[in-house]
Amino acid sequence: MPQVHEVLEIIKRGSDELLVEQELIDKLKSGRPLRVKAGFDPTAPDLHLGHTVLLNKLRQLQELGHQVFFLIGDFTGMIGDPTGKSATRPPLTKEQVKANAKSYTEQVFKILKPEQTEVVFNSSWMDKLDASGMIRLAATHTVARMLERDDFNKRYHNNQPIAIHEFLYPLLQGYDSVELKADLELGGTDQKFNLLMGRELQKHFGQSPQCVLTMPLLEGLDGVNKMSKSLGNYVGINEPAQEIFGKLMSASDELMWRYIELLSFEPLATIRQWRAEVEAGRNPRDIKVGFAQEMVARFHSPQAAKQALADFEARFQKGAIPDEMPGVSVRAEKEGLPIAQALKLAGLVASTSEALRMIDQGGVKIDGDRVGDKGLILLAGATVVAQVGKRKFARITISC
RNA sequence: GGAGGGGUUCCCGAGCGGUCAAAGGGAUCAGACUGUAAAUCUGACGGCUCUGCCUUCGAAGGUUCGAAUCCUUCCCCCUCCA
Repeated sequence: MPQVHEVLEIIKRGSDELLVEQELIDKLKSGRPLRVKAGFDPTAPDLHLGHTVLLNKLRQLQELGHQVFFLIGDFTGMIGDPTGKSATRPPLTKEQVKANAKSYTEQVFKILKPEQTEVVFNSSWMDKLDASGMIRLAATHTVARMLERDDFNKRYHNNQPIAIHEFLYPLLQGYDSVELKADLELGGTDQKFNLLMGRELQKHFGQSPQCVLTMPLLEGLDGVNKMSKSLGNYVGINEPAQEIFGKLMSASDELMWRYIELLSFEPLATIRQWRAEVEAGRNPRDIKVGFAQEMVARFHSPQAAKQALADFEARFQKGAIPDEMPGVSVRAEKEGLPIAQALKLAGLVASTSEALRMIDQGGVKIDGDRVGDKGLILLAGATVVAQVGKRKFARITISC
């Protein structure tokens, strides 16, 4: 059994902030498994590396013997966490929530241990909290207190609207902690206010307050915004090995360090050494390759990681054509099909206009030869390997 | 209830009767280069049966030879006063 201070170090690694450290120490000293809460939106989940920062931490806590409550906020989802822009979300049906939850757990158990994870829905207690219960909950806090929240504060001072129900969100999230009797809640740094609300409400309801552990938000591939599916700057954990590998290779050298810091399981000392090596002249590409392989191995397999690297080198360093590519059959009206049409029908470009542009720019190859003639006709009966840009391939068969 | 500001192509944002498929930036894509799907540079960036044609500037009408730009009605967003 590791010492409490060692455990604390593990818990704190990579985190942003732990509140209140002494309280957590006391809880840890009790020796019982702690009740660890983390809440998630009920929207259709497509987990990406950003989510895994938090999930990895939950996993670590499980390995330390603690119990994770994976809370799906199907009730609070009706409000939507106020982030300024987000409008009220359309309520999901029971079926949708159920389907999303299933999809969640399928993905989440790539990281979490099922036997130490309890999936819970906050509608199961929120539905019982009627209007009067809601008012009692709302009465526990003042408007001034709510306005302390950074997001609300900014909007208030910028004369931007804050709907009344948005004030309820932190209260409800906090109330979840009461229901779960949480010892510790995890969330992104942007969740700090809401997490602290849990503490206050627990105290109000006579419980010992939960500790709060915030994790940094992972930037997306653009290096600026936080990783999110809607911004399209994400690396999904369900993506093919090739994609995960390639996307990580496309991260800038600068961003790479951030990813390694938050996602790699390598010891901190190793990471520090890598940095020193790069500063001494080592190619950052090598580090990036190693990291990309670690990620592919984690979500696929070590073999897949090896394969992804081999494919990557073949394709981008030697310009080889991949072994596998989608085969498409397109229909020609007459004895042949203009190249632009064929590329569009094969799904390699969005429009014939785009196809013509690509040809202009020298981005189209047929059977390995660059196409210079926009009037090229592919004859019916032929099968050709078409390439658009570096990454899009298809084996096109012209039928009539 | 009163007064005012605004809705432009994926996003931000200029345009305010013709030279507008609409400046600029971001995102994206292509090419070059490279140590990488890094960085940098160059270019493209509504659609089509592509030297031309068609559709787009919240919606619908209207004025005009001609409208994103003017008028009318409607829808939506925001601010201030009460």
